[in-house]
Amino acid sequence: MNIGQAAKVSGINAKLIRHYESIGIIPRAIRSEAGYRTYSETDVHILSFVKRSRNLGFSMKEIKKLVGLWRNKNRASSDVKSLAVKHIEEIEMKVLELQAMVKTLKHLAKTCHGDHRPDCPILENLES
Amino acid sequence: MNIGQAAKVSGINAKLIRHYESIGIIPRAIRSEAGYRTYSETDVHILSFVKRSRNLGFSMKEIKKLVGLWRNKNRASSDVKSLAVKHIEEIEMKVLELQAMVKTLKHLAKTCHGDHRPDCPILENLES
DNA sequence: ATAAACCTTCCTATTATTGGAAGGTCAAGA
DNA sequence: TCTTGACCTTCCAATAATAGGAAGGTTTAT
Repeated sequence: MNIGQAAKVSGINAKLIRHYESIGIIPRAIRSEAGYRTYSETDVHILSFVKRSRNLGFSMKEIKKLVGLWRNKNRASSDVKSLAVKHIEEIEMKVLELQAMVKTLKHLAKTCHGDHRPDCPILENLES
Repeated sequence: MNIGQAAKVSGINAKLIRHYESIGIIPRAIRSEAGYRTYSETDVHILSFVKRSRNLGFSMKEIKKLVGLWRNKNRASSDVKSLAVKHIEEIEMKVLELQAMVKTLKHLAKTCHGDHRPDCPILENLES
């Protein structure tokens, strides 16, 4: 199957698939006589794996590791688990930060009239 | 005051201050005879404003608007408020997404032995 | 005078993705 | 067969926000 087809099936667009190949996230595709990339079921499988990992917020660097582990039948499940646990911690940290932002902003917005008057507690707070 | 001093006071490093100037986030600094950027109290005030806005997660595009509104004494507070409210909604959306990721990942990690065995539910799930 | 600290501009890198330009290939219809 | 449209190729540039270095000029203090 050509790259366009693989893109449709995996949900990663053709441009990005080429890019992933170029930075070594996925193995180099074999080429047809005309130089077109050709994808097998397995290849598409890997692409879907990448897509799903991205949806779970793994960085491309992490995904590169995950794909490596996935393709290596002898890896230890602890390697994968520690990667996942570290990732969970990072996300939870980010959530806390964002929640703090929301709290502050909501407070500011509540105290702002939001009318035609030029005075605005939001700006005044940002100022200080 | 020179850029290094302004950087210390505002908490934005010199490199970044120059960059902010170059992309129009802050007004162009006046120069000394030797070409050094010179900052007044007001200038540092603006820099601190930018810093604080960044900490609250506003994008540089939004901050550009905020700085504009802040420097305009006749702006309506509703303009600021709607910007803030939109921003709050965006952050809350992101929080929900991240929480969903954490939920899925925690479930996967819980079902993974995390030992030397090669089988790993995390990878198996990513696969499908 | 000289060294340390500071300033200048310009270029590069990062992360993940998208876009375009210029050109080659394939499949189907006239 | 010729042409058209859809698809493919590579390379180059852009996005957002920040960081880092190189090469060189300036200020300050010893």
